[in-house]
Amino acid sequence: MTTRKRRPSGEASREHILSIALQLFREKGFDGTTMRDIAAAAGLSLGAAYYWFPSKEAIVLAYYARQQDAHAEASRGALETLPDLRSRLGAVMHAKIDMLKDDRKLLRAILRSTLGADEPTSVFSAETSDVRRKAIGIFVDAIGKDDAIPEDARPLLGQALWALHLGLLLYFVNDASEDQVKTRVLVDGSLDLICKLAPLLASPMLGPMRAEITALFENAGLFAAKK
Amino acid sequence: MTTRKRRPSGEASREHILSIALQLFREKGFDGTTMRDIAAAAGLSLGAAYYWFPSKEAIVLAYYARQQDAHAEASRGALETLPDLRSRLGAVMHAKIDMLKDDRKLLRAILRSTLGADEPTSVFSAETSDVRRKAIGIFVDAIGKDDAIPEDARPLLGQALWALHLGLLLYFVNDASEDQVKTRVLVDGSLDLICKLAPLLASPMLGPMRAEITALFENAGLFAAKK
DNA sequence: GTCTATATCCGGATAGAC
DNA sequence: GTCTATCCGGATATAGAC
Repeated sequence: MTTRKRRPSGEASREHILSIALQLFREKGFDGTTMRDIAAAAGLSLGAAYYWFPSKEAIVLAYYARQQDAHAEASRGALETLPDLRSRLGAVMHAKIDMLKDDRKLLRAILRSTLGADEPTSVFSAETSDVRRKAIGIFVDAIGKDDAIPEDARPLLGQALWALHLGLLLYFVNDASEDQVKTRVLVDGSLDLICKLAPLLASPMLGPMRAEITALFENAGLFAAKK
Repeated sequence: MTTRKRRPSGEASREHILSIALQLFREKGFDGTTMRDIAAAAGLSLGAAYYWFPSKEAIVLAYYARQQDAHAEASRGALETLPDLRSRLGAVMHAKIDMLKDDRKLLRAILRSTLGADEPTSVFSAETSDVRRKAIGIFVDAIGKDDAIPEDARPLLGQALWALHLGLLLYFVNDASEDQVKTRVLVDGSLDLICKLAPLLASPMLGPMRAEITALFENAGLFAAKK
């Protein structure tokens, strides 16, 4: 509302660079794309690219945020309408895979820096805590008010599902099968198992074991923000 | 024993470079150590270092092989003498963690390239298949002839334990607790759970689920050599 | 505040001379 | 086998145009 006019520049450049960069990443991979490539393809100088993104990694962080919002959007309908836990979880998982299916090469390249908590682009880093919190939230929402899941177990199960989803994505990006069918089978199989096991853990026979599992996770502070 | 004399050159340079490089990696991390640093500290030129190791990554591969052999050696005694499954598994896991406890910074840096199957240094790559096969073998040996584990389930359980051990190492390298106590607790807790659950899966109540799990893993070809 | 142009540093990797 | 010279690309710095 201040001096914002028809000037072509501004935040628009940032979006433009991001789009071009992601496109190049998809075509040539992360390492195969240079900042000089990105700047040239966007019709800007190298300096301008660095003006908007302090590093190549920063572009990846922006990509995370964009995908996370897209996933939340894509899941919203399913979360509101689907009546049972199993179908909600399936919808959420498959929505994510659908969304990422053309980005497997890029994701493999990014994988190089996704697991050390001190790497900014790590799924465990402080820089990605916001995205991580939102991602876990989708799974907690998917559990919803399901009767089979005890209320105090829901946050933990949400985090466990998020962890499972990371493992499935790892399989997915390396999946050489046609259209990654194997990943789809693995997703459905894992979810079936979980939805059968979850109520069992509430049964008297396995009750003590549930306490043991809970204690184990909580002692380890697993998936809790580390910083 | 052949023509190995006072000549400084030959295969000895390779071992020398490897030792120096690992020492620098431990002190300054992987990225913090340049090939020029390594060459200089080894008293050689940059070109000579590249003559023995085609890349910085290649040094990491040599490190894997060395650690794998050390772990097998450290586990041998326990595997031969300990009478029960639980203590053998504990010995193997803790031996590995003991071995790596001064390399956490290095391992975090290496983590950047450990999960994409097309990265040479990935735990799933063709280049590391030999190390991987040996590592899984240690767990299969640890299961041994335990009566509670059905014979046809042993190879699968061996692979599952290897996968668990990867997850535990991931936790370990990011573990900020004093002397990584949390990792130790997590190791013991996981193994306790597994040793309690394993026989349950053979019970009539959960029998069908065991078939489901087996089918799931085999369909996915999980942990099978991909290439 | 947005951008160009250019020069420079740094480190992984390669080529070719000896 | 070992060296020096060189390339390449990420990243920084600077000076200035609008």
